[in-house]
Amino acid sequence: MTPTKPYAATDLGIFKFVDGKLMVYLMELTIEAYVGRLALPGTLVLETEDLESAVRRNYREATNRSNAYFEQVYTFSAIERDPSRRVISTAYMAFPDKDETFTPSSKYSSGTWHYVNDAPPLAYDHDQMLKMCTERIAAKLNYTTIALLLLPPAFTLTDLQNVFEQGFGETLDKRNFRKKVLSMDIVEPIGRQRQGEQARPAMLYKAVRREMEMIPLF
Amino acid sequence: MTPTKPYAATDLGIFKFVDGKLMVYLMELTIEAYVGRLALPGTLVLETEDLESAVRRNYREATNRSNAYFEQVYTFSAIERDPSRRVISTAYMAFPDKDETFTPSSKYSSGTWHYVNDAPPLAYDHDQMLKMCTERIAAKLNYTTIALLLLPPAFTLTDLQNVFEQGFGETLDKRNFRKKVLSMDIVEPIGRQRQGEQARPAMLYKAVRREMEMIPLF
DNA sequence: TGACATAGTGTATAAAAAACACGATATTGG
DNA sequence: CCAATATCGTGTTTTTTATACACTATGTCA
Repeated sequence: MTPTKPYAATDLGIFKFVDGKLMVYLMELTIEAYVGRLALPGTLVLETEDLESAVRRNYREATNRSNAYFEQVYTFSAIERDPSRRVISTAYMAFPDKDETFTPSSKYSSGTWHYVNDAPPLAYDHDQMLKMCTERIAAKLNYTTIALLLLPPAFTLTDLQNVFEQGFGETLDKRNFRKKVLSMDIVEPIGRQRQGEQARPAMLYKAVRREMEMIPLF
Repeated sequence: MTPTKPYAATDLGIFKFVDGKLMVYLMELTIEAYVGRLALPGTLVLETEDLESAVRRNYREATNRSNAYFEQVYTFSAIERDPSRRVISTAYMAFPDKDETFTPSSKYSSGTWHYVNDAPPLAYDHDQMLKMCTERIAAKLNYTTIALLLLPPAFTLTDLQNVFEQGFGETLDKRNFRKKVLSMDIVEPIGRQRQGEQARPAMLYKAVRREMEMIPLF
């Protein structure tokens, strides 16, 4: 009947959408029990930090970048989730605000982007965390502008349609999709076309407001 | 730069819908710093428990009941949220599965139902927690059957309409509302009428499945 | 038994979603 | 350089869904 004083931790799913598929940034672990295994970047919470501060620090350490959209997802507390000690970890997800290469700090041996659908099994309970994040993303496609955060600052309407088709697991009609999106004032053309494709280049768009808005889309 | 080992805690918003308004079950605190103040029932997490176990134990201790629908809402981690020590607390919400009177155990001096809209300021950061819960409830009205969990096992269609009208802050057309709800197979009449009203008694209904389903309602 | 309060019911109109196909414009390779 | 190829970009019709709207029924209470 004694209260526990667990370590408090956070783990972070960093996501982007590339080539019609969702990607997540994973770290290779160096600690003994899990050497070589992949995991979400995570860190213990310091005495001087609240969770969100720890998440932002973790993001900086893992990516050498500082700006992103962050959202708390779920707190995982299974007693044996870390075999070596009691840790309660709150999972967050992050969507980078620019499309830049990440250069993780020395704390991490390496970070690499993986397609969510063919990532190997992760360490700890991070498979559960990853699943929770992707379900949250899929749910939010329906009533927020989260899709715009998954894409780089300049994207085509086909890119955007791919996010929804992938998230919903079904194809959408191109004309109906564009009609709806363009009528909502959430994107605007930036007057340039995507270069280097193997066919007619598409017009590039940007998000009118690069934040998460509550707007029913589907 | 030292990791913190905070106490882990949970706080629980227990909700029901009565007389067209949302109610929450609040405890009167006896500890020195907050004597006489109201708060959500909460408890520290024990060494042998995960969060959900602690929440369920907390529910039993606060209400002397054991069954409810539980859902994790958000984890609160501000450094000074408990002035006496570092505590990170995960807020859950609960919807009792029956309409029974609560009889809190001796751990709590007393628990009482309050209309959310005229509850006094709560202890700790529980006002924030309460707000987060009510926002979550309002959001979930749109795409889940959460409304059915807020009502007792037998309810009238007018009761159900009141939940939505209150949650959305707007009135709905009675005929359109009933048309929609009845076409969705989420409620069925139980063949009895509500007694003791001051006008024509309404037919009582029950939820077809008393769980949270993902069905777009509005 | 009449006044009152809430229950319960259908149709017509408006809005939104879905179905549907082809010409335009770039790249690439022979 | 021109033909083949790949993706881009665009409107209208039909179907479905949502909205607007008012009166009769049935109980309670004085």
